[in-house]
Amino acid sequence: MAKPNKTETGEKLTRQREAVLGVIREREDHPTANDIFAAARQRLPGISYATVYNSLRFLKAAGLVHEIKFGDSASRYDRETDRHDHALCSQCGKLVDFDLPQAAELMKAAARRSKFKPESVHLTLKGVCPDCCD
Amino acid sequence: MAKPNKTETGEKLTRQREAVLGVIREREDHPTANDIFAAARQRLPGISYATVYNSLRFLKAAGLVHEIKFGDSASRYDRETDRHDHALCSQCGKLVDFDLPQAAELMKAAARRSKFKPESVHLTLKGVCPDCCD
DNA sequence: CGGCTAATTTAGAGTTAGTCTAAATTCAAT
DNA sequence: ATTGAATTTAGACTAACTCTAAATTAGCCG
Repeated sequence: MAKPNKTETGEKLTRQREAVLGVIREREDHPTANDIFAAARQRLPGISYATVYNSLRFLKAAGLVHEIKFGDSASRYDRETDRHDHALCSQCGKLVDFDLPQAAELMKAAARRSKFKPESVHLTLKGVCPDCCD
Repeated sequence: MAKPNKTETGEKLTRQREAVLGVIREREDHPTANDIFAAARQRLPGISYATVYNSLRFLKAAGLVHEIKFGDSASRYDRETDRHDHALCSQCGKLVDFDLPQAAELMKAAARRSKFKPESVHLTLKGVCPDCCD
């Protein structure tokens, strides 16, 4: 049996979970669960749809991947797990990561206005990406 | 026949659309399409599910209601159509509107970082609402 | 090692939220 | 009244997940 790999924090990384994580880490873009399923099947032909979802949930809980949800269509997954913001192109749908350095103050300002005890802020810019602009 | 009501910009407001709009305008909270369907049925017993969705789409396009989507679960609808932000309670799920006056600069900052031509920014604070805090 | 228990995976059924279709109805304008 | 466009309806359909129950696999104990 292959040695049981572990995450840095000690969780079990099965072959299936490794395959899913591998797919996400190799991609520059933000694949959907379906994209990941297709790619994971190349590496591990028997892997099932449900397992991809289970693995995504597990990896997310372990902090190894990040899930991005917009109301429309499917969740995207991101190998970048540090806090960051997103820009979504209204023409081609491209999704780009960026970081807003003022995020911490922003969260405080939002907390003040809303009277909530803040946990996180999520900011999305909608607009037209450089490629679609010309 | 009842006189055909119109929106300020001249679109037709059928009985069904009026019922849906009425439901949203009367509520302080942010109902889902399903909630709206149930409430609209009280006013207009024959109204169908599909019509509620059609009406919501129409009213949204006419700028009379605002749709809020989080990845999880169903879209919420909001009678407040001016730009604003949301705070979502991580304990009870309550959704609160608030406005961040620095939104315009924020959009510019996000546009600079991402190189997108900006159209709108959407900000969501996740945290614990005052009711859940005590 | 051999057995035990818990965790994981699988296939496929089920669920949720919303869209689509085609027929019927309503409408506004001739 | 007639006509053509817009709207509504019921119900079938779809996408994206989630759940279930059975099978497999894995870590642990003696």
